[in-house]
Amino acid sequence: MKLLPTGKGAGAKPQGLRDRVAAYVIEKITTGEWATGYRIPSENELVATFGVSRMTVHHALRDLASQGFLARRSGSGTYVAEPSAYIAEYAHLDVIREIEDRGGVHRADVLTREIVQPPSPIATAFGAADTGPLFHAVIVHFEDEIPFELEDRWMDPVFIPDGMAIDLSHQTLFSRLMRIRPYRQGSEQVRAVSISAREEQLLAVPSGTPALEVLRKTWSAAGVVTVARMLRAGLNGAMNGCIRASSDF
Amino acid sequence: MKLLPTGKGAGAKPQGLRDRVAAYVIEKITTGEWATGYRIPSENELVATFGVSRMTVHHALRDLASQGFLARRSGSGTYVAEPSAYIAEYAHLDVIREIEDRGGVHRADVLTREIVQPPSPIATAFGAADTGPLFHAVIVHFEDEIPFELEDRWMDPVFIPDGMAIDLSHQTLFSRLMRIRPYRQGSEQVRAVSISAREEQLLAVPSGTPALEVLRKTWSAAGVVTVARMLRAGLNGAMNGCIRASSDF
DNA sequence: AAGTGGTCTAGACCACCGT
DNA sequence: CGGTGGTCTAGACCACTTC
Repeated sequence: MKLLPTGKGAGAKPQGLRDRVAAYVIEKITTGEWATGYRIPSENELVATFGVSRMTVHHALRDLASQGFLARRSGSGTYVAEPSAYIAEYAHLDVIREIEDRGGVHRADVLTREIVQPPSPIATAFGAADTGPLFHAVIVHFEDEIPFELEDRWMDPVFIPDGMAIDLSHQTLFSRLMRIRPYRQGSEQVRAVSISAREEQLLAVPSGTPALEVLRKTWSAAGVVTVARMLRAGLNGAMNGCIRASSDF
Repeated sequence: MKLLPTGKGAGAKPQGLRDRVAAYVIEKITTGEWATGYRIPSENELVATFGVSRMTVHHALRDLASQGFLARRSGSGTYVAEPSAYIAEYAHLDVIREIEDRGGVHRADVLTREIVQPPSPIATAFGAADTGPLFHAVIVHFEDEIPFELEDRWMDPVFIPDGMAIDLSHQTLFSRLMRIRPYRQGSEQVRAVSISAREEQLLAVPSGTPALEVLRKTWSAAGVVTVARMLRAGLNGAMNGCIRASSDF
C-alpha cells in the first residue's frame, strides 16, 4: 500500500472533500440549474470532476439522499428529489423541561391516579377489546402556578410497574417511561376544540376559550404503550415547529 | 490487490454486514442492556467482534448516530444518545393534494389578490420596516364545496413575478413557489383561536367554533419569502403527525 | 502516549437497469 | 451488454480526548 494516499494526507483542502461534493450538488439544486427530476451526473462523472475516490462521492450523495434532496435508483441514476411535501418538525420536550427551559417553575397536581378497566374508546385505541385494567392518570401541569396543560393518560401498567407509587411532581410519566423503555414510535393528532366546563375550570380560562388538543398514541414493538390527551389553552398554548423543506440548510 | 476481498464477494450473508452491525447495536439499546449514556464498544472492538472492516462498522454507527440513536464524540467514544426529547413530524402536503388524496374535490375562491404596502406587523415579520409593496392573497379552499381552509398570505413579489395573473384554482401559491424556488426553510406556530365573525362566515362554521391557526414563515438564503396564516375549523381541521422518537424503526 | 472517531483511497464484486 | 448505484475491504493519516 502507498504511504501517502493522494487525497487527504497530502495537500488537503480546508473542508472535507465529501462536503465539497455535497455543496456543489446543493448549489446546483438551489439555484434551479438542476430542477426536480433532473438526472444528475453519475458517481463516476463526479469522481472525474472532483478528482476524488468514488467512495467519497458515493457517501456525499448518500447523505444528500437521506436528507431528501436526491432520489437514487440503483442501476438507473441519481435524480433531484421532488420536494412537493415538506416536513414540519415539532421537538416536544418533556413538559417539565419545556417549562423550565422557559425559566418557569413547574408544579403538578395529580387529580386522578388509578388502575381501572378502561372505557371502550380507550380500549379500542389500545388495539384490542380484551384489554385488562390500565393505569390512568389525570394531571394538571402548572407554570408559575398558572395552569398550563391538562394531561389525561392511559398506560399499560406493564411499563410502569411502580406507577401507583412514584412521585409525579418532579418527573412526568413520559420521562419515567423513557427511562424504562426508550425509543418508541407513535402518532399525534392536533385539533382545536371546545372544552368542558370542568376542563375550563382546571385550566383557569374563561368560558368558551378554544383549546389545543393533542391526541398522542405511542407504541413499541410489543404494542400500544400509552394513549394520552393533552389540552392547552390561553397564551402559552402554542406549539412551535420548524419547517424542513426536505432539508435543513 | 486481492481479487477476492474476504467480505461480500465470497461467503456473503443474506443481509448486508452494515445492517448486521446496526441491528446488533439497536437490539442492545432497545432491550435496555445499553442504557442511555452508556459507552458502547469502540469501532475497533466491533471490528474484532464482527470480523468486518472498520469502514463498515464506522458507517453503521454513523447512520445510527444520524438517526439519533447514538452520540459520537471524536477522541472519546460512542454513547447511547439521550432520547429525552422526541420529534413529531407533520408531512404537510399542498392543500390541493391533501384534499385530493382524501378523494375530495378542491375548489378555491380568491377573495383578495393585490400588491400593496403591508401593515406593520407583516412588515415586521418580513424582517425590516423598509419593505416595499408585497403580494397579498386571501383564499378559501373548499373540499367538496365545503370550506376547509382560509389562507391569508403575504409574499415577496420577486418570487412570483406573475402572481397577479396566474390561475389559482388549480394550483396553490405554495406549489407555484416550489416550482420556482424549491428547498427553503421556515418556522411554524400552531394555536387554537377564536375567529372573527367574518372568518366564521367564510369557513361556514357556527359562531364560537374554535379554529386551528397555523402561522407559517418561510425563508430562503435571500430572506423571508412568504408569511401565511391558515385557519381550519370543524371536523377535518386536524393536523396529523408521526412521532419519531429519535428514530423510525 | 494510547485510544477514539473522521476522513479518504484504490480496488473489487454485486444486483440492477437500460438498450 | 455497459453503466448505475450498493457494498465491502485494508490501509493510511488526521484531530481530538483521555490518562
